[in-house]
Amino acid sequence: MGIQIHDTMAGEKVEFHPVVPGQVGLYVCGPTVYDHAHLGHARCYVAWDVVVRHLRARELVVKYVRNFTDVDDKIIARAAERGEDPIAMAARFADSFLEDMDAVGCLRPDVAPRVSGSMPGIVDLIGRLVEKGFAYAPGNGDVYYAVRKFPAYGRLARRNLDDLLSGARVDPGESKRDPLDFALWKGAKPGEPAWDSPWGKGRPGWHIECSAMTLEHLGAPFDIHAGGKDLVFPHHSNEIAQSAAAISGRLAPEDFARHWMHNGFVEIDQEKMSKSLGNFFTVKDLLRLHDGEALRLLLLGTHYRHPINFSDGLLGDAERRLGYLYETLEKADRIAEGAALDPVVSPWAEGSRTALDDDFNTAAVLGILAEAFTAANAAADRKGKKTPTDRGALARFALDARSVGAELGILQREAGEALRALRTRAAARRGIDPALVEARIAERAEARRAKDFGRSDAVRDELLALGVVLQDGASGTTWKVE
RNA sequence: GGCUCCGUCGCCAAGUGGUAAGGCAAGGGUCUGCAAAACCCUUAUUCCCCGGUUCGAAUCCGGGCGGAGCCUCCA
Repeated sequence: MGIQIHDTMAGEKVEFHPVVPGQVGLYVCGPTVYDHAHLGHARCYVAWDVVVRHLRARELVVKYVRNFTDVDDKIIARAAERGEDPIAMAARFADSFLEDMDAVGCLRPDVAPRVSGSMPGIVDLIGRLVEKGFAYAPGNGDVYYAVRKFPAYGRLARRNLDDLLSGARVDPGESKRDPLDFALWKGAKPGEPAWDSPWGKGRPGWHIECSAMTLEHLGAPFDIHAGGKDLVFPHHSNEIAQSAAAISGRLAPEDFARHWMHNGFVEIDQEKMSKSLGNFFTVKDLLRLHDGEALRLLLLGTHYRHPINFSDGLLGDAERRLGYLYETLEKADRIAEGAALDPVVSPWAEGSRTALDDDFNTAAVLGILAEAFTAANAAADRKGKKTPTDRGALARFALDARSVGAELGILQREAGEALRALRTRAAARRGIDPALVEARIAERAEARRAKDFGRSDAVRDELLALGVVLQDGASGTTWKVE
């Protein structure tokens, strides 16, 4: 059984076979950068990041393209409010976005084209569509795509033109022949960024950019086009219509992209989280209080196509869980140091990869990891001296855990360092002063030496009231924030 | 109204025809000066409801009920 992916076009899981054996072209619709990234972005791009990581782990050479939409109505509007240059503002939010995605452990794409830098391809593509009769310029500076010329229009979203007609509307000032037609090029309005074109100065419509950028960076057909569920219609549907019309004599959607994948939403109180509803968390806000890897762990706990109902408590749980994982790794590393590695790859690591083969089932992998970690702790805590075999097995565990973790984008930090970072953050969150804790621990150590357990327990209780939990171990007392 | 999707233990969540993973929480235990951590044990004869198909269904089909999304910008 090879890699199975859920293809929105097929409506089911299909076996994945790249167009060119051994190579994968992946295009992910990137953000429109008019504000900081929110949790929904993190969810989405973490999901596709796992896809990239796993395909690469399966020895496929992946070319990962993810655009920035930096020319858009919302950007122009927001920049006007702030009295900023729209492209410059977009560039700033793009940087902010990359910073956030780095923080949740996402690999950078191989190519990250921007609309503002892709104008020649966009204009050229529109020109081809006009030439072939799929697009028309009514003379007001706009260019529209004629959806009725494309027989497969709406197939991805399982919509037909008549279903769509009821909800369609035409803005005043547009000169569409059909209400469902959409703009490929918008004639410039005063004060807006504009580029030259055969139809006059203007800027691209929303959908054409992605078509142009995929064709420029991946060619056609390419393997996987991915994005949020909300893009199925109209964005991806329109992309298919444009692209296939431009490149495919038979107007076949599959001549553009072979597979379409879509991630589910983050919800707050069972409702879609979105900028327009105003119920969103920015990644930056969340990361001020919580570890980026913890957020990633939380996101990986739900299959990428399912909705995640987010709450702050869940993120706290994930952070504690991350602490457990790193504590286990630290323990295993300590015991296994210098041991001869058990040469056999753990069955559970193989099982994890198989689970990822099945439409990237990260939640199942976390279940598998949980059992492996429990077993590792049991082995590490077992009484008696560790044999070389025991230690080699723990070395194996740690290696495989990091290797599976690499496909999920977690557990790549040095364990002790990660634990210190988690503790520092948790202490800051609770307003705990580490120096004070250390001082109290020293006092308590003295009391314990004197067998003054009354005083010792008083310190424990005092710190516990602050949220500090003490752990007495063979090599002294350590502390953590509960 | 049309089109998608979802409903699994108190909470989170896999599983989509072969007899319910995992995490959190809870209870009991081992360990500990006491704890904490870790580990062990316990906790869904049952998967929203009602029919049907099948030797067999949480998984397939039909009908309800409940929730979400898209059809307008959105990851």
